[in-house]
Amino acid sequence: MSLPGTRSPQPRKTPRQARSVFTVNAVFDATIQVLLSDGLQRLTTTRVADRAGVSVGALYQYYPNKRSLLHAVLKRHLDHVAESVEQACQRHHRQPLAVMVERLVCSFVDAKTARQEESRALYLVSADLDSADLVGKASKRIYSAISSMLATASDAHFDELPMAAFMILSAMVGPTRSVLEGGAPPKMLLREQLVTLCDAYLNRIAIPEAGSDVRPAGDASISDHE
Amino acid sequence: MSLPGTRSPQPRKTPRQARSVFTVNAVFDATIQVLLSDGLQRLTTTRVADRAGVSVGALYQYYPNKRSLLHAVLKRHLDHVAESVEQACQRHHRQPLAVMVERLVCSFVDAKTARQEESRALYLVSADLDSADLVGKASKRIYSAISSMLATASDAHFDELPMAAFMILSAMVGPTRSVLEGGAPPKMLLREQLVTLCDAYLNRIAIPEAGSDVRPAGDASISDHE
Amino acid sequence: MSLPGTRSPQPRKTPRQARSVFTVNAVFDATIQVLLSDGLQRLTTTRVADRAGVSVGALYQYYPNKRSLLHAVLKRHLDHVAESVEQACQRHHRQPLAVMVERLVCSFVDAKTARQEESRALYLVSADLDSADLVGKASKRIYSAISSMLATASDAHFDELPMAAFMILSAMVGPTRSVLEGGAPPKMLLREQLVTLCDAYLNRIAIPEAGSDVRPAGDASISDHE
Amino acid sequence: MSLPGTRSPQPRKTPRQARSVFTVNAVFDATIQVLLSDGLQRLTTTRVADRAGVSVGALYQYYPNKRSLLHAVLKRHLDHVAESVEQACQRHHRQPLAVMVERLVCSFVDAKTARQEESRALYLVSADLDSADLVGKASKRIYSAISSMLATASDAHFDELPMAAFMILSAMVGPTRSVLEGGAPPKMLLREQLVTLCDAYLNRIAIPEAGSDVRPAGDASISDHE
DNA sequence: CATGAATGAGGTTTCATTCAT
DNA sequence: TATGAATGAAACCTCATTCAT
Repeated sequence: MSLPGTRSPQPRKTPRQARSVFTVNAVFDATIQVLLSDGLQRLTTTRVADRAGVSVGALYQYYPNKRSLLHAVLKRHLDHVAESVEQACQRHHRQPLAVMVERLVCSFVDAKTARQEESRALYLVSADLDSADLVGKASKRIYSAISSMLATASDAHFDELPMAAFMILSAMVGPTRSVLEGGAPPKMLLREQLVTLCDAYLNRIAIPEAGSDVRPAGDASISDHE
Repeated sequence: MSLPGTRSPQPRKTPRQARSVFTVNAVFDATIQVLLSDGLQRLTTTRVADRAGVSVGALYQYYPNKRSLLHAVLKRHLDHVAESVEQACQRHHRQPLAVMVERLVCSFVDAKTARQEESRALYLVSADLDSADLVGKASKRIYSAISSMLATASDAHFDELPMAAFMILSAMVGPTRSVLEGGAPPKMLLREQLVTLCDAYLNRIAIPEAGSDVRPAGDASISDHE
Repeated sequence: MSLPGTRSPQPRKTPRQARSVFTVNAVFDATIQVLLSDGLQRLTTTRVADRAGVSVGALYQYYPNKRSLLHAVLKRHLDHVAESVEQACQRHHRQPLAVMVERLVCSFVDAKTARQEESRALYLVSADLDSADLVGKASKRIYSAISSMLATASDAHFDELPMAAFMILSAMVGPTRSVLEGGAPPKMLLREQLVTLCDAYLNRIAIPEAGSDVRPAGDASISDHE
Repeated sequence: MSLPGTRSPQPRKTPRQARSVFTVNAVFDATIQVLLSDGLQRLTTTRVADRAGVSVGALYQYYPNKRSLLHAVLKRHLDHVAESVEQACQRHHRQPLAVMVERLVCSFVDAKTARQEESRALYLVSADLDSADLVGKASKRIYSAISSMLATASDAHFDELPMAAFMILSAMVGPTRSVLEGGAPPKMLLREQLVTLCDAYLNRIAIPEAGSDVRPAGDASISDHE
């Protein structure tokens, strides 16, 4: 999972006492805050510990080194997002394409924006070479879920499922990131636009199912499923 | 352009002599290589100088500090991409939408993949908070160019141009990055897929121009313009 | 040579400039001084650098880590001693036993007492598990030299050469160390006593050579060869 | 006994209860084990406590600090050895030299090899400057005992008793340590060789007692007294 | 009393930057 | 100008010791 010869990025121990839980959480939150205010390059274990109100030593009780701390924070975030999307996908097997798209987009965007700051902070971490496999695994997990869902669409099927899933996911990632990082134009409605984007794309590449009626997703208003 | 209180990230002098040019180029290339092999966290000025075959002192002749080096390398890359896209956009004002999309995608993807390694390396740098405004500016430049172009489409017009441009750009960025970072499924054709994605999206949101014929872009084969 | 997985204990680079030579020597000497005044446990790289009048950074230019510094200091000492003894042994092949013993003892004791402080300091280092192989190698080197010499004695030969050599060496080591560490009774003459000890032992285990006259070494006064 | 300004290296309390005894012993053994497996530099109180199966807190109930723990472990070992040798010496006053030597060597070697691992482990501790006086005292104790014994030899007497005692002791120490640390040649019989060494030396420096018969100790086979 | 989480001084090491040569 | 040794602030991490539970 990590480069050979480097120390384990796994957390050192699981907290048993109440005090421990406090420490672990405080460190987690402080990591996000320091990332946002100082950036990855200026994130130091001391600064994180200070911000968390604990000693460096306490931090090192739970994370054997800096990498493992960042690893853990990133992993939790990616797992959360991946899980949200997976569940949404599983819940909408055998639905029409339009429904699938709309639910997928919402689950993804909601997971990202619910913890907006966390998301922003972790873009900084995920860029690092060391995080590549963590990000890679989460991506794979998500686009497997999308693939499985699309395979059961009631009104369409696809020649190149993995590619379609990959495109949908990575096409959602781009605009979402831009919005979170503050580069979007005013009064832009991310969810709406992503639904349009994905739906348009999938309809273009879908092979319509015999006897079913594939029409523009615009008709399926987002509010129908909110 | 940079944070107040920090020294200028501008190169210290512009090379006029042959040796200088050599040094600057060697340093540029070395920076990319070190980023790819060691990551941003392990990039040190000494390592870059070593890889470039020059002394640290020489490196500091051209860049007053590490930030300015990374800044310069990133800027060159972003400028190159922005310029490519801008030119493509300018060259295709007043064309049909399908042509615009296809040319836009190619210019962007070509710029990114022509220097594939450079692109990959600089994803590491661009994540840094320090680079936010550089990236922001390049993005703005690009989506202004896209906006201007789309405004002149011979066969469509748009209600929300800035948003459309933003979506097109960020939707291209996501899959391109994933492909460059190696997470794409095999036999995936990036250009083709991006054209499909953008064209489908734009056609969905476009208001057809009276008397013009908006049809799927698939008809305008990519090879027509290669 | 060292435990697997640990970083090389080899010096990082060989000094080329005059300044470098100064630094390296200063660090060497400072290491001995700090060992003597503070002990191994309180020897820190910072303290060594301070005592040497250079910066920590300079120290780390020549030794990649603390271990390699101690390793180098110990190695130089052991090599010096081993070489002295080896040369003495080689120079006295084919001599009578009494001469051999006397020359061997002198070479060993002289090497140790010429750099008395260094010797004392390095007893602290050589105890460490990490130094075991360094010490082991030097010992082997020395008792090979002793073996070879004893094998050519003009007036005796031995059944168990390796054992004899081992006993002679380790029997010299004990009293020498005690004397250097200050535990010896006053007016003790180390050289004289060691000669007596070794000569008595060897004569006891030697098989007298036909036609030669093995008599107590006491007759061969030390001053004859001084 | 200890350096001024440092806290007492004496154990904090003497264990009276069964649990206490268990803890203290477990800690003692664990200390030896950690020394052997990790070395002195990597011996930490936590590691010792873990190995002993007790909490750090419990360890600090019995030893106010790390030094006092090492001090206690070393002291116990040295006391044990010193006592063995003292008793052997006292038991053999007024015997012939050969008997004295043989009994002395056996008592020393047996004490050292009975707890071979402990001996090896404590060579690491005894090197430390902090332990110098502990080692010094034990040595003095032993060579006083040897002196006293030698003074009563039935068949010899000595001009420089303290020196003779010092030489005998330190000459035993060298080979014994080498053997324990694994540098001895195969099939070497330590006891036998040390008897030969010491006996040869003492006979060389002894002034024969009028009317007594000083002959080589080799005649007094070791097995006579085993 | 025992536990083990927390503390934080202090150790090791790195690396951006300077400056004598 | 180019070099690369030197600098030293600052990063990472450890571990002896304490103390709330």
